[in-house]
Amino acid sequence: MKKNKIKVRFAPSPTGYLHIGGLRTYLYNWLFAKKNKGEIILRIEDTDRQRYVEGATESLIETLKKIGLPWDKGPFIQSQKMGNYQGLAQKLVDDGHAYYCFCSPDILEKMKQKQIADKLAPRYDRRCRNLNEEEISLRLRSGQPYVIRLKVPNQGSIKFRDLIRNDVEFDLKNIDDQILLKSDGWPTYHLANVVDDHFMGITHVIRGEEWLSSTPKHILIYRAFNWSIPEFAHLPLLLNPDHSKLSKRQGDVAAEDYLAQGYLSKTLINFLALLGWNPGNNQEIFNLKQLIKEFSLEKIQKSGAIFNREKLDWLNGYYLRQMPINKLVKLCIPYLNQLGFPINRKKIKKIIFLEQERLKRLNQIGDLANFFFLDDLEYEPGLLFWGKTSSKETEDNLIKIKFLLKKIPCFQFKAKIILKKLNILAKEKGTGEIFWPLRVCLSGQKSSPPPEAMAEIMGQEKTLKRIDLAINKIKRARQ
RNA sequence: GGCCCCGUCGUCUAGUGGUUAGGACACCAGGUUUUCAUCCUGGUAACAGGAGUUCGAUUCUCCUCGGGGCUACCA
Repeated sequence: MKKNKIKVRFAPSPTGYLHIGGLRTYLYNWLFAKKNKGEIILRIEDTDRQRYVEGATESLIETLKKIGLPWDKGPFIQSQKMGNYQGLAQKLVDDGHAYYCFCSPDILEKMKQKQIADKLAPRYDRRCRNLNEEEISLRLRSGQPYVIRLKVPNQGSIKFRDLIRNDVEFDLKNIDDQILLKSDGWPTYHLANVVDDHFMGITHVIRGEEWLSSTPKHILIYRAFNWSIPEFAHLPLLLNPDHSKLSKRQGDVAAEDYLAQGYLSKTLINFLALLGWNPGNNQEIFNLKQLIKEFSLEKIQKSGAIFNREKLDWLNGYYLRQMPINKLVKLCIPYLNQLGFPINRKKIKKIIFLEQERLKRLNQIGDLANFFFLDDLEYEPGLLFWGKTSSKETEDNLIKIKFLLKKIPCFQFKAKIILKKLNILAKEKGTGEIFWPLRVCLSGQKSSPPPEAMAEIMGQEKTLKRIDLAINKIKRARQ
């Protein structure tokens, strides 16, 4: 028996950005396709014309491209008349699987409110299901707006096998007569999705768990058309720290925001892959090739996963530390540019080399390294005192340091030599007493790269100037 | 409310009818270091609860509880 080629799709609707959970769904689809030498299709589901957002489709595609997992076909855009949704809906009516419904949104809303008040499950009462031919054609001719609804059987159940959850069963008596075609002539998700999946030959529908309860409706539609039913795999949801569905209100959900903050796409891929899936061993760091090799739907988790920012930061920091310095410099420069700092490539490279081990996100580079570029530093004079060292002693030490550094010939003002000189002084005065105040007066921060390294990059003149500044600060504070 | 899904450290998770219940992030401590960071070592920390099956359940079954999703002419 020849096995059909596996085909999956990612079918987001354009809301204005690529949801990070959507990105994970895409990743899992992508990995599954690659693992099985199949094909992944990108399809944009934009049948909701009321919510249409200008440019959303483009930005979605743009972000997906930046992530760097290329799809094989598409993007196909539903609004660009892909399927003959109206014709197919009509066919369903003709075959007795669907029917015209003339109930206005107003009537529907009242129905719902009454049901809720009566503590009943809100559901369409199917009053249009048994309209006779005559009445239907009369209403149609008079131009009354209508929708087409799926005729859900009154009894029985739908049972299907989910690749992640195994057998799932729904009683048909709990399923509403789903609208397939809206009164504006556009299909709902349910119709468009099934139709497109069928005509594209999708073999595996891998999507978020929020679709699990509409799957019976979809199966009913496949059956009504007498189409073969694809495999389903419903992914666990991504959650906020408070366990609710990951939402915009609680932090970033837009993939492009993560990219803009300086998370690498390899970080995002690695991190998202492990959020709901794992290879069954202790490996945490994965490149794409390894992910493709290891991935399987069976190892996907059933329960939702909280999106853990700390671990994401750690992973990104890890990748940043692994990165060749020239590449890191290239990535950091736009962030430095943004702050208006002058770009001297050679100097920048030295700075970034020093800060590499501290960097967790590219957009932190400004905060970490701004003292190299600023003219004046703001800090409390008290920060200059090491341990219990007094103000006077600190001042004396700084004067000694200055004297020492001043004597170094300009061309020898290198970290190695500076360190050697400082160590002589440190032996006499104590390491903390020497290195600490120098660090503070150069960086203005309590944590920073080693002072001698900073001094080399800043140059002798600026270094001496900053020491002077610190001495003055101490004096002023004492008065 | 109804239907469906889920339930191992704070978080992401591994795991088995008998384990000292493992790893990672975070946290704490120690080491390296002039600070921070990196790196190394160690530590705190979990099987939601109750029945049943069993010689033995974290593991299998049921119930309870808890969390989540769906319940739109949104996807």
